[in-house]
Amino acid sequence: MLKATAQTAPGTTKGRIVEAALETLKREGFAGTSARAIAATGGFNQALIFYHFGSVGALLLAALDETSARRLEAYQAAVAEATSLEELVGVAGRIYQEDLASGHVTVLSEMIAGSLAHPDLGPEIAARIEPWVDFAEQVVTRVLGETPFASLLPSRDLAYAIVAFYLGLEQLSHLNGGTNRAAPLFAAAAGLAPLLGPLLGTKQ
Amino acid sequence: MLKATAQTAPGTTKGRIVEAALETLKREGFAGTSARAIAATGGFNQALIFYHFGSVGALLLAALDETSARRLEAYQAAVAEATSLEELVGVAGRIYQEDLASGHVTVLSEMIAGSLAHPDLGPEIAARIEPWVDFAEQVVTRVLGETPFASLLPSRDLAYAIVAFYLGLEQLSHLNGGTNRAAPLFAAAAGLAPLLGPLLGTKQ
Amino acid sequence: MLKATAQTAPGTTKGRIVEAALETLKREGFAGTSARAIAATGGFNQALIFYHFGSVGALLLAALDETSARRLEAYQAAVAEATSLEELVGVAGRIYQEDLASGHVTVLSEMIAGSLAHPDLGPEIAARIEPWVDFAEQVVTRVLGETPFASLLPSRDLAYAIVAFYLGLEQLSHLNGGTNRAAPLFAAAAGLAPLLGPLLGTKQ
Amino acid sequence: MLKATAQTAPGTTKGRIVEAALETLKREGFAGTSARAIAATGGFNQALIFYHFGSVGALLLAALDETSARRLEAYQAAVAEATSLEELVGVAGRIYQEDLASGHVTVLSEMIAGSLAHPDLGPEIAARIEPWVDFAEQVVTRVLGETPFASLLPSRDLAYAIVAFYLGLEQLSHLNGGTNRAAPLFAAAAGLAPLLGPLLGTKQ
DNA sequence: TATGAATGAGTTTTCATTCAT
DNA sequence: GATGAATGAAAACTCATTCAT
Repeated sequence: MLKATAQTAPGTTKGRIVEAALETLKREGFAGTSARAIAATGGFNQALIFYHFGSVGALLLAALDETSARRLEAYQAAVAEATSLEELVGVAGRIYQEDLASGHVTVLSEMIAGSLAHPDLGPEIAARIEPWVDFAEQVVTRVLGETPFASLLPSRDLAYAIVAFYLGLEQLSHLNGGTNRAAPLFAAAAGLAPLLGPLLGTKQ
Repeated sequence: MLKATAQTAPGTTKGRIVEAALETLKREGFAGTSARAIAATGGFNQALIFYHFGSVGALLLAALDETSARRLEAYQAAVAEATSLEELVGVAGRIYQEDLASGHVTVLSEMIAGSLAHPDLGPEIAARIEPWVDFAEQVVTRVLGETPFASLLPSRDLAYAIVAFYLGLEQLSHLNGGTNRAAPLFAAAAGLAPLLGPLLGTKQ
Repeated sequence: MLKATAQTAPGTTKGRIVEAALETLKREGFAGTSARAIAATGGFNQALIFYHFGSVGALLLAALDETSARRLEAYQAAVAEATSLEELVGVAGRIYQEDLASGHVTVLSEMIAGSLAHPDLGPEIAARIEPWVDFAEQVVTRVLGETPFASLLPSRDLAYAIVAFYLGLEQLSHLNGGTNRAAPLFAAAAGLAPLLGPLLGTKQ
Repeated sequence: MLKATAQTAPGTTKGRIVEAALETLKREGFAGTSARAIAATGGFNQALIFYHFGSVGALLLAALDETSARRLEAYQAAVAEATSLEELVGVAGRIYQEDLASGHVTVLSEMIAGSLAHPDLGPEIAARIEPWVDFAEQVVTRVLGETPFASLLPSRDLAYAIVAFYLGLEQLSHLNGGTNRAAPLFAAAAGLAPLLGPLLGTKQ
């Protein structure tokens, strides 16, 4: 089982700083998340960031840890109940909406983009994405594990593709402001699932 | 027909500036692409950027125009020859590798991420992505247009999903350094296509 | 007799702090000796400095007291045995090497330099240098006291010159890294002494 | 002949910045010479320092170049006329007072002290002191060159000692505020010179 | 005694942009 | 067209110091 523990105790100062960092990342993006901006969001002194985390980069990683842990937990709980492909697609759609609202994927996506300018963040972020691919792989294996399809598209590759798809969806979602262009997609996929399932040979 | 004209004549000063902006975006990312960094890359005076483009943001949009136009042209040419689903997947994979090497998707992805911090860029970038969805839709329509599948998943939605997938793949590719985790994906898809085609009812 | 008592009992917390301050001054210089740096060197909490000494400046003065007391003691012991000018020069050279190694003159020199930026330190440091001029004067008086030379160059002035020379040698020594450019100087002086002694009319 | 050219044209902006840096170094010392302090002294924008010199450290080195060039010129002119040992000591005393007033040695001494905290400055400063040792050596050679004394104390070593002595005198001078404790020293030396000259066998 | 947390003012340096030439 | 100089604001981070516990 995947471990998904919140890294930073809420209520503590560190917790408040992490929360402010997350909020700022979602609202202002990586390039707008300066120490000053985070401190303004959280209503505390800039120097506290360096006292507690040493650098802005380290804080951002802690924030990524936090949101990752929270979302992974939610995903695991939600997916646990889905058995058929149909249910799974429904859950995926619902959870994606939650993600969008919570801003989790935004944080992830912004930090990936920012890692180009701050190369030392790269490997750290990569390590924090791996659990997501692991998770997706588990689900994929559970649903498609024994079908003939599995031998054609390795579950690890499919998992990677799913994570990529989520990331991309999120990036596009920002551009279209309020309009939710992903919703009809999930709806269509939900309609497709009952047809696809038998084709792939999943259990009903 | 999609319009895809290069915005900036190569060889001119504006052309050199756009080229330097593209190169800097690919190498340093959005957060690292300052006027100074661009000027250093291209070996010209910072002030030239403002003289010719008015602001850094405007230059970045011009750079996005440029790379978009170039890549769209390449895509159109490559896809024109592909008729079967199988060929199409092969082309897609080949072109994705080209994209990765050329850095086009990087530029796009970095600018989307940066648009959170610079909200005025948002709509401009959105407008520049629309042609890509249009293009994907055309291809999708051509291949799946008359199949029963088309009524289940609207081509516009599928096109949107494809663009999202490309974006997400690109983001992930940066994190894994040299390792090309997308290649096996396209390979598997290529293997799948001959089986999927008949199922969907595409023409051979 | 010159008073030279160690100000801070070793082993106590105050002693540990003073030790850390000395070490930091030698390694990082005045500009690098912050409360944080001292605490890091000694492995204790920054706030302890203010609890025990009130301010960084006061700690630095205590550190100067400490090293001064120690070195003065060593000088007095070493010089006590030297009677002829020749022996004296030999002792001076040996002790200078010790000083260099112990870092005492570094501490003194750095604090004098720092006193420009922190004017309140000035008089305090001046008072702590006076014993050194006193000491040099005693030695000078003992060796040259009854010679005709003494009436031409007052012993106080000569003592002042000697201290200045030591300070200056130390400053230069830092610049030339490992190379010990003072050693040949003392060697030459040692060769000169037997010739100079009779000229000055010192006792053999 | 030693080359001693002013590095920075006066009147230009670079010249004004260098001047402000020198003034700040003399008044506030190394630890007090921040970009902000220099800009305040000169009445210009902090950013100009980085535009013209790249870093505070580089500016300080340029300032050291400037004052070194100026003082070396003055020294060469003054010493050129002195032939006897007596005259030389008189000139040395007069010029030292000038140095003290001009603050040249202060700048040098502060930068040496500061080089402990900023190790990259060390070799640069060392290189800028070498001309002074060269100069002192020339003078020493000229006056003592053919005396038997020269074989006992190599002129290079003596030159090094003289530079050290100047540096040390300057450091001490700051501590005693207004009191000029070096003046009587030079006066006594001037009295000694006519007696020492013949002993050493210099030309009258 | 000792410490972790907190802060306001400071540090060096870079930002996008303007302007006179 | 092009450039070197200039600037106010902002970047990340450190400073000495205080305070509650």
